[in-house]
Amino acid sequence: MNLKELATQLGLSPTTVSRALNGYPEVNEATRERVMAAAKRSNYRPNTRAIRLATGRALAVGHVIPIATRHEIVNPIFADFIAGAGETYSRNGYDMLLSVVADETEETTYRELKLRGAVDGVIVHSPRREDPRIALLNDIGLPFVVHGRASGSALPYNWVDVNNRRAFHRATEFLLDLGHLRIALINGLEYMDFALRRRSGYVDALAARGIAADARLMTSDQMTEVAGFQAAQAMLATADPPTAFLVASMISAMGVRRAIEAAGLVMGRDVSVIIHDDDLSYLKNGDAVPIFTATRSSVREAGRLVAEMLLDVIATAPTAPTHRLLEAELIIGQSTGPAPGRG
Amino acid sequence: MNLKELATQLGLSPTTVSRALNGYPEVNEATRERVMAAAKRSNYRPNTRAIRLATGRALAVGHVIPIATRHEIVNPIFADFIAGAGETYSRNGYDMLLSVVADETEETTYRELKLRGAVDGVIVHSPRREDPRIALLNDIGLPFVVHGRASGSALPYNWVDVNNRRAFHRATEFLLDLGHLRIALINGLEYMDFALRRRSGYVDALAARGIAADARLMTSDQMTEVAGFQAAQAMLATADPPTAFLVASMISAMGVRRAIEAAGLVMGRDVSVIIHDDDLSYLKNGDAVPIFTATRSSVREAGRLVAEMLLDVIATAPTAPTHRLLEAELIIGQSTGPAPGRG
DNA sequence: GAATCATCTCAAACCGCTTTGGATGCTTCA
DNA sequence: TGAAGCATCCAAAGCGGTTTGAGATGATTC
Repeated sequence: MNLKELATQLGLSPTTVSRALNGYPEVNEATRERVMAAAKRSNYRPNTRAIRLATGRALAVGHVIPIATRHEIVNPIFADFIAGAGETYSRNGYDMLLSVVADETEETTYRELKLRGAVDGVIVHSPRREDPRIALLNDIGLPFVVHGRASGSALPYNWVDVNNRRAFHRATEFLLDLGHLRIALINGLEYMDFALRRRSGYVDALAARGIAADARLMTSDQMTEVAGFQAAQAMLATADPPTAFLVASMISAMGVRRAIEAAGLVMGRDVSVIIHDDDLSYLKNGDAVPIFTATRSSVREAGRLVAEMLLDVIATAPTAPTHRLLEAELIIGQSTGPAPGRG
Repeated sequence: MNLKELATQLGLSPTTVSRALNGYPEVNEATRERVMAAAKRSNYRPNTRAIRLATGRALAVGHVIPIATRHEIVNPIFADFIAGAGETYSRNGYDMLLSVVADETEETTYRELKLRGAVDGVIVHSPRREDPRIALLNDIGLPFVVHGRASGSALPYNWVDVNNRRAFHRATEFLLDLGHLRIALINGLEYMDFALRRRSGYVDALAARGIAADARLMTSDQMTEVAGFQAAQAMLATADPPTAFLVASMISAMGVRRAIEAAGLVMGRDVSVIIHDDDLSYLKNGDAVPIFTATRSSVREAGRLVAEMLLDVIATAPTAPTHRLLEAELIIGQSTGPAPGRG
């Protein structure tokens, strides 16, 4: 069932039927209702391919997911982020196009998406410091919103980000208030922008209390259970071990907890831990009482917001860039307590 | 730059240029090379929208991700599965279309995808027993491949699945061989087909040694850390606690481990644990020596295979359905040991 | 009663590609 | 020598919508 059939069946021209269905004013209300009814009755759905060609719009948004070829890790927050964004697209009649590509072919992927006219805009994931994608997308003229920020970028751009700096600043202060003096940072990879900001929040909070950051208490690695375990184990084995850990993710923290327990210590009593909790649906931080004290910000909600911003950018093509800074909440769980000897 | 421009620029008709680029035989080799060169020079990419309309093919595959409205959990294996499938699509010039929908609107989503002509086929995720989607997709004539199986389905269908039954049968036998008699099953939700098969493997292996399954040692729930913790904690608190756990996922198992340690026991010594390991990129089961003894099967590889099968089905429209059964390997880690008192 | 106008509808062009059904010129073979 | 065959190329008709520009109709105004 296509427009033409529907039109002849109604004794109308395709033009009128099209206009009736798309809410144009120059069609009689009675006619419109007749058309609407017939469309519903015969279960008519306009062919997306035809609409796209005719209007020149893709009615689709691209998410390019680069997979680092060195360490083939998909970001664990990805599923929830996509779920959030997907809701927004569904509600607005947009399709979500996913491209999973090796990171060295990422640039050509964006260019092709544009040349082929496959999408109206894209979401930029996991921005790095001075991320080259910002200049690239500006250059090829593809609307985009960044999930996160890219410090040092010369050009303005749209973004939605968590205030990672403040979150880790607050978390560090919280540990300092509990009397911890040797606080370790188990950070994500520090070419990632969010990791840089978190470190700066941590370092600054220490500095504000006159404590110099100790390089031996800072690691930066993939946010996996194993990496968290190894980093924490190594630190706990030193002569002057940390009494608290600031950990970049729930998954890393599971490794940290394993190391703490392997060392015969008790988390929350001997060693405190604060994590950043992305509020992943499949990895909740406990229920009534959180397992980990955490800075929390829902990545799914971020997905929704990023998608909404992009659709808005596509629709209105604003000249000035839009920003949205989300604050993480600090929630108290069972993994923190006073520094040993201060109880 | 479109076909017509390129054609006039070359002094050829659009027909010839199209044929030259698409490898049709009725064009002079010299002409073809000239066209190819010009296309590359002017960075020509055919407009996907136009190709789609002209050929009637969507050149896209749909993944419909239902989000259960009761418990809004995205499947943690999803990211890796998508990554695997995405690689296949990229290699073959297909787009991947993701629809995140509330599960009660799943049926209409499939219907719309078909009516709108948005995809050439779909992947069915997380099949349940007698999954209605199989009849539905047959009915609306949308090619599909199921990741998993749907026991009790009257109709034949294409699938790629892990031999869950055998995996859990072997794992149970392995624990029995170690002298464990009270083996608990922390299963996924048992309206999911994979969970049913796992339980049947477990129950049958026990029965083969003359052990009747004990309902108090079997739970079926969402595969989250918290659910794993609660289930294990409750069982360990009984008068006749299990000495071993068979756990459906890495994430559940982290909760089980937490419960074991909270009970003052040591995993691998006092209590054994075997998990099913989907080999998620962001949640590796240790490195050289696995943390958990596990039945392992890469879900990313499964994603690749499912996607390949679907593209094949789309291309060749075979009459008989295709199947692919993957065997999980049993890998020995640090979480299993002889039953206490049998050391 | 003619001119004006608003309202409703339609024919046809267009989006950018594929594909059918020739057309053309050249070679081959009886 | 003429018909058949072959290698190349092209014009034009789709694909299924949207959109422009114009026509028909009936009501309103003067």
